[in-house]
Amino acid sequence: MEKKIALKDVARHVGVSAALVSYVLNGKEKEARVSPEMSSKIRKAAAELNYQPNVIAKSLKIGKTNTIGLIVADISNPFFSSIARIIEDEAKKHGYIVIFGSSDESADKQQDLIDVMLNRLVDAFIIAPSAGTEKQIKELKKRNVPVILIDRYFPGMEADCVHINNFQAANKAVQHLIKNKRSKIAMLAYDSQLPHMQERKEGYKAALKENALRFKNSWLLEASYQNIEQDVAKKMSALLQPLQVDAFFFATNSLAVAGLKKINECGIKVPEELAIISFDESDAFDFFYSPVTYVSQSVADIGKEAVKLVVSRLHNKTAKAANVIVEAKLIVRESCGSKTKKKK
Amino acid sequence: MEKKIALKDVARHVGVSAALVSYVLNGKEKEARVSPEMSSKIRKAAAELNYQPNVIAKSLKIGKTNTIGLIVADISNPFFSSIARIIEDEAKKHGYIVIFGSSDESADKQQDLIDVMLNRLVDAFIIAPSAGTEKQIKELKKRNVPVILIDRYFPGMEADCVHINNFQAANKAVQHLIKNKRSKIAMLAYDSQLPHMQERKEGYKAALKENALRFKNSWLLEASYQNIEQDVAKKMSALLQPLQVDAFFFATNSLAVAGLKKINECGIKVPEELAIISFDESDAFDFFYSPVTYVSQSVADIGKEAVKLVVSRLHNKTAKAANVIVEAKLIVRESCGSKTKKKK
DNA sequence: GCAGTATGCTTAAACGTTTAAGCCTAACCG
DNA sequence: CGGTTAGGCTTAAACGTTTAAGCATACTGC
Repeated sequence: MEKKIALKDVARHVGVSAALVSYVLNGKEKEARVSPEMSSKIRKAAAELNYQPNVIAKSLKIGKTNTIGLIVADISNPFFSSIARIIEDEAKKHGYIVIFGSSDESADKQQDLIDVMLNRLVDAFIIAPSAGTEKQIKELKKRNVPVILIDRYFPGMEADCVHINNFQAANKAVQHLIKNKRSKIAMLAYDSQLPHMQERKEGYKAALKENALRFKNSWLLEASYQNIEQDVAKKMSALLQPLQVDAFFFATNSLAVAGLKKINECGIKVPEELAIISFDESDAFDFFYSPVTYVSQSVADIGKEAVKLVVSRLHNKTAKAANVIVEAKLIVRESCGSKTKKKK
Repeated sequence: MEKKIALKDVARHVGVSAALVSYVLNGKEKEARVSPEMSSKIRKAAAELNYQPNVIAKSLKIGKTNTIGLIVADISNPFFSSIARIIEDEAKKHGYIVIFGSSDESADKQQDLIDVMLNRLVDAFIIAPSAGTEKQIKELKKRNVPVILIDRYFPGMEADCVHINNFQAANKAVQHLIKNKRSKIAMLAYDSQLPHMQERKEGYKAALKENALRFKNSWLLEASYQNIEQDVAKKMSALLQPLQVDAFFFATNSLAVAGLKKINECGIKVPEELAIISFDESDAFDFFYSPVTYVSQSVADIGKEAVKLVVSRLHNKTAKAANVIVEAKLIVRESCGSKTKKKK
């Protein structure tokens, strides 16, 4: 029907060249020495004709798409979708739109996503990298495409990243359990080699050590990301039937959700028989009969800082790699048997 | 550093024209009568040089971007992020990538998102439309850009959509409460004029009528989407303090989450004092001390059907508008005081 | 031996922008 | 008054593809 209006259409309408219209509509009338009268004439015509620029053509010409590629493990995980929402809003403020992809913690899928997005000329990436993808990130940096790592990171790599201090946060969590008179503390983590996961484990071990509690290998459970539900159930039953520990530390919200289900099934009472503490947030934590104490990462901060870094990278290619540490807060509820009474 | 390899680079490398390379790499060697030897030579060269097509340039030429625009109320809502994940996977199978945006139930924001995405030449939209956006959808249809509505829809509008039968699902939910001996049934809905919400209310009213229960206006609460937490608390306290009803029907998961918090605060026992039933899913429902009975919409089905419709639209512009109804299942737990014992 | 058809490739325009370079006129200045 | 400068516009190439049209040459069949 109504053909799309192009630059030359409004140019013809006004009786000038397309170039002039381009200058005006891009606010370059000063540099291009366009007369004020012509400027307003062009603007009016553009408005009248409802001219909408073809962003694709512009992108081809200038080699930028004003698009950010966001790659996370799984967009349906509330932790990541919350971050995605923040990133969406912050990016929009700077004129960027975001395309997303879920890697399922697979290096291959992540590479595919990167390739697809690169071919679409995304201007920058925000990635929560899967294990074993250092080379992918390095390659991007070599090609000079800005990439910001979130949630995870690679020690020794010169890369922008925003994350919490995982060692310290995990340590604090376990210390909290110990302060609440727990001594037989198990941990459920992912069997991932990613540093953030390793550091959570190290934080756990260190807290035990600092309190002269022996670390038992069999109490550090490691579940695989694929069919987590079954794996968690299997691994946990060794410690729950019969109950051999008095506390459980979950390394992520999805592990906690799976773990709590198993705990419920076994009819174990929280916190009387078993104290619970977890990383991340979840609606489920609020509604567990004994509201779950957790280490909260501010998704708002992570998202905002990530976009801030992206934008500054995009405008200043040479800046040194930034390493933004966002704060992790311990949110104390009832699941550790703490004396703090339930308060609104 | 290493300049990006373009079509003409591999052409020069082989000693042929760029056109030939294009034909081969697009699998059009038959139509273009390219010799098998040349074909393989070109392919080999492309692989050697690691040629990556510039999708933007291609898009400009052919007027398609292989991109789907997804607009929902809020990507951080698990209901929508789950759908987003399905759509991502299904779209990828067909070579599409998805860009997303959150409308916050605002017609203006939705229009902005549509404009931005249109300027980027998305091939099609999947939209959970905000209230009052019929015109926006109609405009898209007039412009011949494929739109699939999900979750919500506009009666009388000739548009592809996939959703549940809201009237029937709501009716079934309330009937379930009545079967469980509840007679003073309140409902918490959004104050939205969107048909899907209206029909949930109608289903509620009809169920009351069919069972000779009088509908009380003051028992149908309507909260606003903005700062839902406070509004829900305010509206509900009228019915909870003191307790005037024996059952609550929540029209969405976010309403339920807010409502359950309020109910907990008031110290009301579920299901003894108050039965609970909700729409949608939530991790929270599993972990409420009395696991919540809910009407489950299959996000997998919604996502899959939506992409299926998109793809068929994209290949057959003239097909009649399809109206896909996905099934809603009542998942019975304990929050209605039903006799079914807790089972895995 | 020649029209007709296959075969194998090239040319060039087009998609809708951006932007450096150029062209013309008028104003300025010593 | 002639040379410079400023002002206001246009031209045209370029971004990296796709694809219709064209041009050789070689192979048919009669």
